[in-house]
Amino acid sequence: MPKKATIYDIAREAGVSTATVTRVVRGDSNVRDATREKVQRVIDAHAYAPSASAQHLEHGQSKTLAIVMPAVINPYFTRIYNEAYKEAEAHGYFAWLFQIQENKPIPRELVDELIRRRMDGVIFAGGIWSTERSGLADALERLRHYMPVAIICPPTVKLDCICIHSDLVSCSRLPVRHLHALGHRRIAFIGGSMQFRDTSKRGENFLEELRALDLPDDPAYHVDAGYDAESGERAVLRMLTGLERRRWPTAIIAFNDQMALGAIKQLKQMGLHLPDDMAIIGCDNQFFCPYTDPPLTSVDLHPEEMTQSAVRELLVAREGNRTQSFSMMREATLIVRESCGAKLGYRKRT
Amino acid sequence: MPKKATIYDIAREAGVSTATVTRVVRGDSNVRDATREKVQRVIDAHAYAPSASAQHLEHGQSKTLAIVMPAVINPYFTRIYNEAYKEAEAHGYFAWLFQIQENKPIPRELVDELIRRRMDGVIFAGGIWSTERSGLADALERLRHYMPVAIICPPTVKLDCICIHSDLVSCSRLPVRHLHALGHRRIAFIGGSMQFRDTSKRGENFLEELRALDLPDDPAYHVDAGYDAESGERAVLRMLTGLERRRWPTAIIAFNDQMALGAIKQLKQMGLHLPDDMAIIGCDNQFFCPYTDPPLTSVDLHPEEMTQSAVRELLVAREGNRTQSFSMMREATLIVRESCGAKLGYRKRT
DNA sequence: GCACGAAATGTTATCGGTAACATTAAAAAT
DNA sequence: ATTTTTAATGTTACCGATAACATTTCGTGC
Repeated sequence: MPKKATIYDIAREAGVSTATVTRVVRGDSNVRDATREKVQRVIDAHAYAPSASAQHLEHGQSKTLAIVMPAVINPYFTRIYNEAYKEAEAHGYFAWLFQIQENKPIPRELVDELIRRRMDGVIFAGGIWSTERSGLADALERLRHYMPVAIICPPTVKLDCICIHSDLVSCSRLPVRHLHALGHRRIAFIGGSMQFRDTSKRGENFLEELRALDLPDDPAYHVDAGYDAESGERAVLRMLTGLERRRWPTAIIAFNDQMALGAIKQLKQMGLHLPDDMAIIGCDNQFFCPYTDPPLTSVDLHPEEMTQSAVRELLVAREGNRTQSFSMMREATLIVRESCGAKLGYRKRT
Repeated sequence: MPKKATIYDIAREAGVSTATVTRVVRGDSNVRDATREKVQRVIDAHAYAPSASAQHLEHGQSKTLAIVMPAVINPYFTRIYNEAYKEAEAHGYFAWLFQIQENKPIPRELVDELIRRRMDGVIFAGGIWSTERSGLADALERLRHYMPVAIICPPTVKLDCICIHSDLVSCSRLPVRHLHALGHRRIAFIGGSMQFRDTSKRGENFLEELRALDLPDDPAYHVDAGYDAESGERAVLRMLTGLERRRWPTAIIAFNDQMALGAIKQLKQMGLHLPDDMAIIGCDNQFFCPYTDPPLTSVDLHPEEMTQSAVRELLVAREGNRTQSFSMMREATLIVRESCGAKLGYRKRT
């Protein structure tokens, strides 16, 4: 690597002071045209741009927001990241993605790194954050000394920061009511691991909705599982092989679309015809939903909107000194496709 | 926000000099236990960690690698990013993702931002980089003054930097030969937009492979399209409606798995039975491939391995002053699933 | 009790850039 | 031509952290 040019190099080579170089870089008007051109030529020759670190030191702003999430391999998180990046950019900030392991506590080293880099704000996203095990509260306590924090996740523990979450009630109510209206009575749920509060919360909400409609809340209709497609396969296999055929559910609600993907595969493998023999609803409305066979009905949590709010509130908290915590909830939406037979008309089921 | 504690604040509050604080932070042994504890208490109380920007200024290293890619919404790029993040971390660096628009030139502002932030290296990934229109050569010329650059993309223009790419020949040869061996003779290709060199290169390679096997290279079997699932749908519709039924291909190779997803949907909609009436092969071996119906045979380009090499070579270039350019090619692999009927045995087709 | 070496701690220049302030050069007014 | 005003440019302290170097404190031996 060649020696990286600094403002001193540019100043020396152009025969001016560093102040003049700064003026040229920032487009200050009080510079003679001849001088400006002379300096600009040297700048161009070295592709010089002022060091962000030095500016940070001077101004106390890194102009950077951190997004902390489980690996972006999951399309739900991809959507959050994309929106955060766009929204940050719109406000003159850059978004920096930090990945953590799902179901593991937030590493202390990561928190320190965020402080070291003097982020202007952090967004934590993901279902697991609400658990005590994640250590989110501790992380928050440390980060609070240096930057505002927003979390996009269900509110199981009351935390003193910007809290944005989707409405878990509508998230369960929408698919259950939809299936009920189509005549389904035995509705099952294959969900994320129960050891985590928020996901079990989804399970609880689901049960409540069933009871509200006087539908059977048989524990056999609720299988605990992971989060990926393979978990969906396994969950379906486990549930159906554990039940006499006449007690099989007529509809399955999956924790997310990946699981639905696996469920669909497994159901077909067992010789069922979809959606006639079994209806399915996923969650997250991922890009592949229109392309499953049958196309997958899914709940959209509107991660983009939540993220947009998170970024904005973070910046508000930075500027003004908002001390009181902020909370916002976004209703979910059901995107109806063919996987429940909705478009094929109503059919009475027992 | 409370005032962010600096090393001076810690030093004052602990009643020591900044040098001692640094020693405690870095675990230097020449500190009395009593002093260490006293300082550590103050550090803990403020969650203090030394500013990375100040350290950067002092040491001249940002310990950061930039990954520049089209929006990470595409799973292929997700895989690259994930691997870059992991590999960078393993070397004590952090990876920072910067997104750009597909098919648009690299924004000048982005290049300047990378220079401003004094990245220790940049990786450009994506099919489009090889085109003259992307302005990659210009960006490279500017970045070169401050950091080493690696590109993960097909080599259409010879660039003086670390170049890593998948073997486009095997990428076309594998699916064509596989289909040929299964008895297919009329093989079609639905591909990314021809205006970009590298993707058209895929098309050219495809034609060469057909000719090498004495198969018809009818232009009607080659439809230009976008990159997403919807493009796949449209491409299939356009191709088949433009051909008499008896001239329909018996197999389709798609530019990527998303397109294959769309193609499958469209083919089913047209009443075809897969894989009997039409075989399909995608590219990228994305997570949903095992879950399409039928499960999708796909070409894996091994983006993880390429990324790993990119990160490593970047760091080598940083340490030693490697001046000559580096080039590496990775063979592709065909992941056989049911979408060509491969597992259903050989069937003669005319 | 003093000298000496080692251990502990402090002082300061530096990294790259900025902005307030100081100075010089040029243009305008007398 | 000289003063006044304004425009152009330079000087310098500072941001936070570090490391080389300087200094102080301590423990040990005599």
